Amino acid sequence: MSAPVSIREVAAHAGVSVGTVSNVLNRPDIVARPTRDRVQAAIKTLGFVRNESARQLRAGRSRTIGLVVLDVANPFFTDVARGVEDEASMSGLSVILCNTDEQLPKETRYLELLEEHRVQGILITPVAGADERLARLQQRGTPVILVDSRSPSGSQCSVAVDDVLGGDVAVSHLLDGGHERIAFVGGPVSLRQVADRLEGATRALQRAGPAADDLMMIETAALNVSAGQRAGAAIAELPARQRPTAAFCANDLVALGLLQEMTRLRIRVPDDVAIVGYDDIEFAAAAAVPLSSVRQPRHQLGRTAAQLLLEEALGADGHEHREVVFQPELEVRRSSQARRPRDTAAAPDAAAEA
Amino acid sequence: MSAPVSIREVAAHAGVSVGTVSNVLNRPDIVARPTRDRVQAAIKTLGFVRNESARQLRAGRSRTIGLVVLDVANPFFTDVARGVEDEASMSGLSVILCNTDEQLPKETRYLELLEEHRVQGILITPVAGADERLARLQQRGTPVILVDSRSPSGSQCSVAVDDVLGGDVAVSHLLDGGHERIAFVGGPVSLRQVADRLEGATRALQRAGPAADDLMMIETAALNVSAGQRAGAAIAELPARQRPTAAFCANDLVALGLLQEMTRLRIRVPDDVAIVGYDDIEFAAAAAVPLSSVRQPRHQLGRTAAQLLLEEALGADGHEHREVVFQPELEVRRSSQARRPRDTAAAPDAAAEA
DNA sequence: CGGACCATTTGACACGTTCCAACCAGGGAC
DNA sequence: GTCCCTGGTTGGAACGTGTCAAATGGTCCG
Repeated sequence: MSAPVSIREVAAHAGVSVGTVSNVLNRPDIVARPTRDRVQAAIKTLGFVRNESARQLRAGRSRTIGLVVLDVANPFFTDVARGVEDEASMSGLSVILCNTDEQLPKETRYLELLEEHRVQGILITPVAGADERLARLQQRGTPVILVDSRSPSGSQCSVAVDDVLGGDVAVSHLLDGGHERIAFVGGPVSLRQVADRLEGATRALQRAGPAADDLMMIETAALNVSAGQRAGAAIAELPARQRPTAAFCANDLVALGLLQEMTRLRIRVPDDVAIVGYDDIEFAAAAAVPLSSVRQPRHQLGRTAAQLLLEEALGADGHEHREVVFQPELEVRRSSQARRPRDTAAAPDAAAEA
Repeated sequence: MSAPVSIREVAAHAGVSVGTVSNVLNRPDIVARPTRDRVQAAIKTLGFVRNESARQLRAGRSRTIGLVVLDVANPFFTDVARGVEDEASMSGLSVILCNTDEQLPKETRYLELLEEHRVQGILITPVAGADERLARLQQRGTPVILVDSRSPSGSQCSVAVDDVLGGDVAVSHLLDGGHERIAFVGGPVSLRQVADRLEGATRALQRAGPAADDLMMIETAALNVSAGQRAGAAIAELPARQRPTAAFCANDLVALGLLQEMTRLRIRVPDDVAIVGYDDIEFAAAAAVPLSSVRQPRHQLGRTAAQLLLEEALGADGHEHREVVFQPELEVRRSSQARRPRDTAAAPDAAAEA
């Protein structure tokens, strides 16, 4: 309840000038030993705590960076956030984490807030792609780094993962496992991630040549569990002959929904239908049948984004915008294990009757 | 790249004094229409952005609150964070989210940081229970509210959920379902949450009277998926006669691990072993066998915590510390459905799902 | 016409810190 | 003795904003 104590009171208490106290705080080495001790004692007994606002005002910039994400509850972003934070704290910066819930108004409000805070820079996955506002922000002096999206004009740095490659890797793996009827489950394709993964999947299939069938497209309305369940029901309804033997899902939530429905309908995974997901969320490995999944280097993504930001914010004027692209990796688990040669034909029929 | 523009330049550009610009910003109603328009036009053309640091310095306190959690990736905390944020933004406050990873040094550093930022107050789930440091913080003028833990001395407000009741409800449900050999899976019991849930479980069993067996205790080293798997293996090794017919897990991760192991070993859930988890994380419903779970009002917890904080920070001096306790609710799903006397395999679609 | 009143606007100060030029004492070189 | 150097310390000027008493100018009343 006591009024906060300022540097001035500390100075008075230690019988010294404010400038000296400031020096003790910031460059302890240049102040004589006895004085330093006296000041530090005063700080302790008075319970002095620096006023960050005043420092920032003086310095012109705050010692924080803003991180704006679409959904804090999404494991992808929490891991990215961790990476950002690790890197930031190494430079003595702290992170303000902002959650937009994919709502443009919230995003706008947070951007204003961060600019008012004079943050060192902003890391953002924008709600609707790179934006006019971001360019203006940048122009007014706040560096902006795009996370998991790219600037069409190349006027910003960005970090992303190659989703096309991810789709390619996943489907190639299924082809290697001997699958020929492969479904792509996910949507809406208006999402860049979905479109890219689909493109990669198609590419892998085309490379395999005419031996493989076309990709069976099962578009969903969203990337969540219940969409996966519905897709599962749709697959189960198909006559056994047309049913895909493998499904590549645009993300793990969809894959888990699909897996759940398969389990419920007693369609065996991976024997009847193999499944590969995307994102490798924590629960992929914990699923009843551990889920194969394409893993993105999320932590690394965050670290690199923060590094780019520091480079741009602190570096000399000669800053070149860069677009860093990471490669995803496939984590193979039981849900897509290669089929055993025997009895692959008999089982699904039996299941279909049940 | 241009230097940030200050209120002074706006004033010059609009041919008016700084005080007037400030008034336009803060009390637009008291300034005459034409002047206001002129100033606003100047703000726009110059691209003026308020300097939050300067405002805070002047005001003495910042317009933010600190939220310190053990793990941002934990859905419990992300939901709490959402609640906090919803409530805070209604009062025009923003939230600084800090992640301690359960490490005391990180916690200490963040507390310092938040105090230096002169936040309105701090919401915290402390690493090691309520603390001397927190009391000092509070004494120096920064209100502290405990989240999901209680102050032994009653010197702080707190919000929590009744974990004893949660354990009681879960086990009562299993008893109602006709189970008699019930296991408690989780640990270490040194965690307050685990101890409380265990206590509730025991209480329910005792109330049921001598008809029920004792609780079978399976203590785990941690509350994660692999601990659950190991517990599952241990259960599977028991001779069928001693094997519990139901397991109440201290959290959902453990429950999912257990479920996974049961599936792998072809022990049927819920027919052979019923499972109830705790926390009702998103993936509980998405599990191969949808998981019954005790749900805590997490969002509400966050909102209430923020409300208490505002009450203490803004309210008059006469503030009484309060300890709010919420009641958890059991969400019943397939994993603990009452056993049918016969033919459990026949009607999978009878499973009710929300 | 003087005074009173109102609606606006102004100017100066305070907030807590950092930075920098200036100052001081003492010591060594000449 | 003067001069310069060096390690310490000081005082004061910013930084950008909010606040508030005082100034300004106009209108109305008597």
